[in-house]
Amino acid sequence: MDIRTRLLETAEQLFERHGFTATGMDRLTSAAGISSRTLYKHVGNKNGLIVAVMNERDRRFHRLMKTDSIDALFTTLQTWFTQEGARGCLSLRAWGETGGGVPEIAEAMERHKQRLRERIDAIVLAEIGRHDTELAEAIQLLFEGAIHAATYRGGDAAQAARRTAHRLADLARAA
Amino acid sequence: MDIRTRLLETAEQLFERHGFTATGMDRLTSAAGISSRTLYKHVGNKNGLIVAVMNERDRRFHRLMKTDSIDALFTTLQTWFTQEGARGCLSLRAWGETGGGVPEIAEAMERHKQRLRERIDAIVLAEIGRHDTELAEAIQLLFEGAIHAATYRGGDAAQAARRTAHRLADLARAA
DNA sequence: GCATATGTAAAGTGATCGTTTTACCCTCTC
DNA sequence: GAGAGGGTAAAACGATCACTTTACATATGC
Repeated sequence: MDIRTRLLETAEQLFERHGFTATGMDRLTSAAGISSRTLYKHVGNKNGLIVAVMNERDRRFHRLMKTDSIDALFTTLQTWFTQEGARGCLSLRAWGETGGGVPEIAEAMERHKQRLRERIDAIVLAEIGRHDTELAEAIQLLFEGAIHAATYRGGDAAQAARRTAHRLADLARAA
Repeated sequence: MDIRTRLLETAEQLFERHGFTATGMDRLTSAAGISSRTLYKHVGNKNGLIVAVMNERDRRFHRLMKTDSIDALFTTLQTWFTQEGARGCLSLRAWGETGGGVPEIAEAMERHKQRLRERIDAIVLAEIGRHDTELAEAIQLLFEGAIHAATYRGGDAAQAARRTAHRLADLARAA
């Protein structure tokens, strides 16, 4: 496996499981089997690593969420929980742990959320045949809610969100 | 002001703004104007402080959210955002930053979420005259979603959640 | 009027933080 | 076959971490 890939995958796992600040670079390099010199050659510093992990995860996330139905969106989310666990949105966690004061991290988080919003807009268009800002907003709230409720209620939160989103879509179709 | 109150209030602010791990005990004691010896006499260790802050915030939060209507619930949430800022649920952040591995913190988080759920159940009962698990689940998802979406969309997320919750309640009333 | 409780200031504990440095080892390529 | 590129190991950097210790001040209550 490519050394950069191994680095980013290991970092993502450790950040996800133990948090960003609590994950030391020493623990990370030894877990990835990489010297610290190489790590810094690749990502510059810890914030650079965090941003690289966020971007890579964003790519993987949106590759999965590239669906065109509400059903598939939330079912895929539940699959994500099963495979990757549910510990809240990693980009929001990165933003929170750095106090919102690191511009590149804040931008990566906003990019991630913006992309999610565009995906939901497209799904709404495909489902009810027109744009509906209010419905899209509601679905994003349910999606965000499911991501965070899954940490204490388990992955089934995605199914509850799915049912509610369907109900709202039916309502919008009837209007 | 009571020394313990001053300690917990200062800690809550620093934890909220900079994160738990990133907030050092030295910075905290000097911000609160308290010696570190006194701090440890009061809360034992850092995890004890985190739990104490979580419990105090939980009390304050639920004192505010003791409403009996969907409208008041989400309006109060927006007021909370305006007054305290929106950086995600502090109890989930504490759980995440400690990797879910500190029992007292995990329990404080679950207690907080359980209390919120009971409040929502009561509101549903007051609004539509009967228990409705599905509606309560949906409202909790919207509430959780609003808390986290507010970090990047602003406090208005609470209003969008309020409108959606109303729509779902109307639907439940009609059924 | 003395003990007890509760606080402060400040130094010290060893560990760990993010990051850099030094010195060396392969494996390509021209 | 020399030089460049990309990697390793390991030590060192000063700062900061959570936490403890020592020594002293100021009240309150019996």
